[in-house]
Amino acid sequence: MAVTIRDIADLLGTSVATVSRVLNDKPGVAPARRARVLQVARDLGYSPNRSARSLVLQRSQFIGFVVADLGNPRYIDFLRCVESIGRERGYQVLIADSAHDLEQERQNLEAMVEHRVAGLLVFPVAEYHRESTPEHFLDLHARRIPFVLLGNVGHDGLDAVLAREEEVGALLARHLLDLGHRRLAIVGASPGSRTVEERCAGVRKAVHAFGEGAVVVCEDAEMGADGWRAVLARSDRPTGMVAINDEIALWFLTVLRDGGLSAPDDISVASVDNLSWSSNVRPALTTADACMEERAQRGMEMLFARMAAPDSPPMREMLSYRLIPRGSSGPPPARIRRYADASRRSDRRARAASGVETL
Amino acid sequence: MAVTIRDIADLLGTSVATVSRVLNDKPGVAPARRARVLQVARDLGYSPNRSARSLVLQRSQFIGFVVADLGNPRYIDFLRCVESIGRERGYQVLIADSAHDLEQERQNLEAMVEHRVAGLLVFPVAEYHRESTPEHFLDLHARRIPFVLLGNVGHDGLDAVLAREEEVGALLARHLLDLGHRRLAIVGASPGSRTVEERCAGVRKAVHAFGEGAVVVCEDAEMGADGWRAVLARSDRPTGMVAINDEIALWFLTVLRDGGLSAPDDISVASVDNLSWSSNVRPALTTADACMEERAQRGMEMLFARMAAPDSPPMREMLSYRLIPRGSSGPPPARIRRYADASRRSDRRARAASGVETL
DNA sequence: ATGAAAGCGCTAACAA
DNA sequence: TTGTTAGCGCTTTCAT
Repeated sequence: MAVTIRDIADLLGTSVATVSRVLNDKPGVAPARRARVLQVARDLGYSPNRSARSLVLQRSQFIGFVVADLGNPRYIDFLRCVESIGRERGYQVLIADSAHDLEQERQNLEAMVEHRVAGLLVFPVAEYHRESTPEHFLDLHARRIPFVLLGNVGHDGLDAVLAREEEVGALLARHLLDLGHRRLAIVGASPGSRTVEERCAGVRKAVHAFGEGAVVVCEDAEMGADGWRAVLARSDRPTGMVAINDEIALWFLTVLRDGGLSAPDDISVASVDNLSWSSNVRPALTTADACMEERAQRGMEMLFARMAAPDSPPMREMLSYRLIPRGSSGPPPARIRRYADASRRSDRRARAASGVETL
Repeated sequence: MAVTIRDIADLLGTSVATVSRVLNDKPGVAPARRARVLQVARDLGYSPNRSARSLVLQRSQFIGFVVADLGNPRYIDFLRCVESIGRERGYQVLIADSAHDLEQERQNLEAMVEHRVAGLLVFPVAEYHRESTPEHFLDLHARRIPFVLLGNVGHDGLDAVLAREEEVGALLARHLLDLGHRRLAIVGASPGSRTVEERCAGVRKAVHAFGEGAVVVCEDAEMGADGWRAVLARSDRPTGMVAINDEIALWFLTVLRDGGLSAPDDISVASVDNLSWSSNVRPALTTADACMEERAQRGMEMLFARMAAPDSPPMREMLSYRLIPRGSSGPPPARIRRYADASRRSDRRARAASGVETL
């Protein structure tokens, strides 16, 4: 069907070897011939077949990227950087979504192996659950496929670029404590996630280390809006909230607002991610930047290092989050205002809730 | 290096043909043999080489996805669906970012061809500029590569799943007009983008068709926050705003708020995209859902149809946006309140602006 | 400087 | 039911 080097060779009455040499900029071809080969290749609309090339060279030009959750906006900058860095080096990015499913992750990795990717970047499903590093990563390692684990779940002997999740919890808690808050709480701490657990642990530790009567009032996750309304209605409610991520923070701000409270006047909120909109909401979110571009950069560097030196010792890098103080956090209020039960304002809420699934 | 069917065959003293048959679930192998082949394949950790397979079968299992701008969150749901639908059918997704660069787009398409993708989905760069369909798409068509154009720039003879950009402009304008607004404006209409131009045209047409003194006061894009502050300071300012997308709407709401105005009490805002956070900001954004999942679904269906019938006539589908009325739009105010010049509140703004590039 | 030929791992037509 | 064999398009030795 498509044009092959054979076609070019035949048309010129030369051999495929010569054509191949020209197309790969290899020496040993007379300039005149070279020019004619190039010309014919262009005329015929020749496009090299990468499958054939990969097959004979025993290596592909693919970088695989396997994400636990493609729907999560936090990975988009990472993906963009991977694509961009990969492109510079002549690689194509193969993408696969594990959709929080361990078995699907295994299948994704298997598919990547079948495509003989040159290297793999993985945000494992494990960090969303309590599982430890699943066996399929050990398999991958045993098969000597270059890959780098991302996220927060490392493993002895495996390359990884990890983020300090516990540290970010402490960072945010400390930020609130320094502002004068003593009663903190965590919102959105859905159980079973390692990332979440580590962030929570960080908050607890920072509060404990601080002393001076500082307490974590509440870190229940599943209670939802009604649960939080009940908490907010109490006079001894927390004044500083660590939200597990920006989206939760945004949601919590609506719960506050619907009850007539606001941040940072009544309650301070700090979260994690620094998604693109977080600076444009009001109050602008105090948050911790995940530095996804940097993580992508490091991840790719590590991957290429591994690809270049399959036998070098395991690499690990730990990256910190960066605090971005904005308007949603401030000193605690002098006076605890009453939280007006949101159910009385049901007209407004009903409207807000209507017509859209993503609410 | 890796295990091949030859290894399996040799170990069992059988032929590669038999092994291939078993591995592809082809009939004509004795059950006992079949079982032993499978067993050995597993024991040896055999992983089929897709490059070899593609080469001999003359078709790959790749779907290529080329996006004008991977950084834009509006494409993420689309990507997720493509990946998911592709997976169901046994395809891997190859991704490439054109970064708004026409030449990069051309290179991306070329790379996809070199990988002999079974089919291609493309959000062209063109829709962000005024260019018409670039030649590389005609090339692609001439080479008989199955591909589907997405976005809003179609072309005779090329398959496409397009969104009615003009219609969405009209939809939003009409929404505001029906609420009673007569002085409308467009915010964020960066010039040179076809998508933007079409949306603007839609707004203008709807306003014109409505009559009754309705006018589009302003649709200048580049004036930025200061420009808008000047507009908002006028007593004859617009009361209904069509924002070119959710992010612009969010930004505009901050401009309003920083001047002491609010939506929908003083000014109504309606936008396009329905990004995930748009229902959780306050006021929740009235917006038009791009129905990315549906577009992905249609796009993939069309692509598979094209792959199955390369000679069938060109296909085109037009999808509408869906209005999602939320809190940011309401009736026009009875009284025009004064816009307090934001420069007097510089402390707040300075804080919001500090420390982050993404602002 | 050039070409003939082997072979990467796989599938499928053909033979047995 | 099984095996032999000829490629798929390409790179690369080894002759010439």
